[in-house]
Amino acid sequence: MKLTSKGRYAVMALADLAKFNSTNPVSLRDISLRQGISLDFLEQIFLQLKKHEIVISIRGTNGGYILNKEPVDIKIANILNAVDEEVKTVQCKKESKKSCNGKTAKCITHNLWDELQNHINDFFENKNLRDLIVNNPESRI
Amino acid sequence: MKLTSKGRYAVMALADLAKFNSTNPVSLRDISLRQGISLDFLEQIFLQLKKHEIVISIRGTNGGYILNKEPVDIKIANILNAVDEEVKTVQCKKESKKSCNGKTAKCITHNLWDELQNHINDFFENKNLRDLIVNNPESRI
DNA sequence: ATATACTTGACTATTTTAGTCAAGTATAGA
DNA sequence: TCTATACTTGACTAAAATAGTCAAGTATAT
Repeated sequence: MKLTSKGRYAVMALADLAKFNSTNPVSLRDISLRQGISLDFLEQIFLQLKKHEIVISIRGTNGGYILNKEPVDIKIANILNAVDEEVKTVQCKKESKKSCNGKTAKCITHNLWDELQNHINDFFENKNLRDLIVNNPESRI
Repeated sequence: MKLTSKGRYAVMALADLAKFNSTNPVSLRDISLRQGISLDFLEQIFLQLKKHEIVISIRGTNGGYILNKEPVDIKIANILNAVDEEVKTVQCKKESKKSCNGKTAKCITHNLWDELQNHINDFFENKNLRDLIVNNPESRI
């Protein structure tokens, strides 16, 4: 799980999409203008979101993207994994699993980082797009 | 709060120090050899740890470093803040605080990232050096 | 037809990371 | 006092990651 601007933009774009989702596809151009994200960068991001079946693209005039699932079924973890595919934490890579038993300073921090990683994962596993929208009473879903 | 190798090395080095803390100062050379961290890099790290009063340096032959407090009083958050001083999260910088009310996709993710940041901070605020050591029964404190 | 919109891959400036290098200063013990 | 050991400080840098840009398409609705 990496936490980058790319991931944040993906969540932003999908939150935007969830709000304007009702009937029509939403064009990246609109999202770009509303959220202030470069169109080219959005295309890169939505390519990944489409590959991971989070959105569906609709081509042609008045085309755009729509969500492939209900907002409640799209976990934030899914989104972040889609655009920043490699799960990379700062951790000791030299130890093999079996030799790493938490008995050296190296492996003590290894365990600490793993534990943090789990906390972060849980956090994003337990949040979905709908959670983000409903915290925002003025919005229309 | 940044999570880098530098921060992890700092925690590793202090865990090592806590284990060999009993009577004598521990030289960076020893830590370097035991933990496989470059001596030059350790010096950079310990300069910061000293400035933040986490360790005390003892010069001269058989000198080295000792902890400035009991392990239980050294929070992991203190360590990470000492070596990676800038608190930097991926977040929206364009909004002023007052205009950011969680009503746009931008600010929705802003809130999400802030919430995560708090989770991570809590995690490290509630762990201290002693916690790391006591999970390691074979070690001597 | 053709404008609109999505697709794909290559490319890159900037910043960050994870150190290295050099030239010191201070102190303990012989 | 001498000098080996250890800490101090600041400048420098190769490599990787980040955050995009650019170019040249292809597909489809109207």
